[in-house]
Amino acid sequence: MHYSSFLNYINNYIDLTEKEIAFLRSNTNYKKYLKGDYIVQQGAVCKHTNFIISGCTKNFYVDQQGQEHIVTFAIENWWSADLSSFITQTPSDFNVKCIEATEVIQFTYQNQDEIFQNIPKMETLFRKLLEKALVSSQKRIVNNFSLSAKDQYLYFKKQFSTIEQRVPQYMVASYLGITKEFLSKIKTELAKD
Amino acid sequence: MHYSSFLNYINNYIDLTEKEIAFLRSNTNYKKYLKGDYIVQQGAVCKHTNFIISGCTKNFYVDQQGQEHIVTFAIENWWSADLSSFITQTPSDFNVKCIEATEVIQFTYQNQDEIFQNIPKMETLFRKLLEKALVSSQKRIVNNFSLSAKDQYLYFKKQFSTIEQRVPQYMVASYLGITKEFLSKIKTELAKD
DNA sequence: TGAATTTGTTAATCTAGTTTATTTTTTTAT
DNA sequence: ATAAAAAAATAAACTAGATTAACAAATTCA
Repeated sequence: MHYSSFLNYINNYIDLTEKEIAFLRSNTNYKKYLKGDYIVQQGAVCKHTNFIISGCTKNFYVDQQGQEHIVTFAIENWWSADLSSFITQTPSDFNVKCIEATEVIQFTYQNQDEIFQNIPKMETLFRKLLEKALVSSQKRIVNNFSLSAKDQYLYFKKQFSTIEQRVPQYMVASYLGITKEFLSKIKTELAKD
Repeated sequence: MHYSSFLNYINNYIDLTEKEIAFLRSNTNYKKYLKGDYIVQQGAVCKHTNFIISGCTKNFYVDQQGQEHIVTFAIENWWSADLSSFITQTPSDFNVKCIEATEVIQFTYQNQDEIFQNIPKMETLFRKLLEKALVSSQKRIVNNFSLSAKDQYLYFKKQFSTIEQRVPQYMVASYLGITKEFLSKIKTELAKD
């Protein structure tokens, strides 16, 4: 039952045989985290890539001044990991923490290797996911350059309205790279119109 | 002869048979651009992914105020394309322009499909390249948030000293997301130490 | 070789967003 | 229900970086 949303998701992109599904199951596992749990901690190796069945995570970085910078959020049907640490299997610069209780299907680097070797369609799927992720990451860089903080907030709201409703405002500010005070100011300004 | 650096590059990651090399050749082609030529133009579909044999390109975006924002540079042994337009085969929001005369090995979306189907190792290679590209794109977002303009410049210098020496300073400023005047100020400050 | 164009510098003024500090509101746990 | 903790709002002082404008150097090319 845990696997249904995971398999549904994959089914949107590729067709798997019963045998392939069984193989996928045997090379992944289900895990439940509580609110506040760390899935990855700065300084530790990111052991798993996680597909979120339910819940919400933030991927963030604590700088030398002790300030938290949120790089990405992830919710149901998204992937969550510290890619850099996962692909190199070296200590991570980032944390992945559960903002809500979160259920995931997860696999290790070895699992991933096995999966890609036995089900090449899965590697194609991941290649395409990575393409999309890179495009949206570049889009974010561009927005950072050419949009005012207000317009970046509006863009975020439009694109991730579900997330905005689920996470505290100061985390949205952190994601946007502005202070919570300034986001508050932007919101009161916007409310006037 | 045009192909040697391209094949060398690929050889660093995977082993190809003679047959596979022949297949790769027949599904790619060599092209030479002059300084100032556009490889991709905003509003047109990005037809090719390009491997740079020699030269230097910039991938940039012109915003509504007419200001140019450089997203990436690319030099020898790097890939250059507008990924977003290439993978969707829809009009591009970006330009790719040659800063120097530039020689490339290029392939179309169809070519890529054929290559991945016939040489799965190539898809693995690209999956790994995309992983790395995504990591450095995320790193750039983090730097943007947590580093001052001065420190971002120093990071760029350290990471891409070859590029810094080859492109005009105002393009470095555009890449960093600051004005050329401010970069000039940063440089005179740094020169004092 | 020298005029035109491109690139880089300097300095004054301005502004988007930060910092710091205080207060109010909302959420959580008992 | 209520005390404690977390989140959000407000506002004044401040700063990193933008804008504007004028000038200086360096390239390009006839």
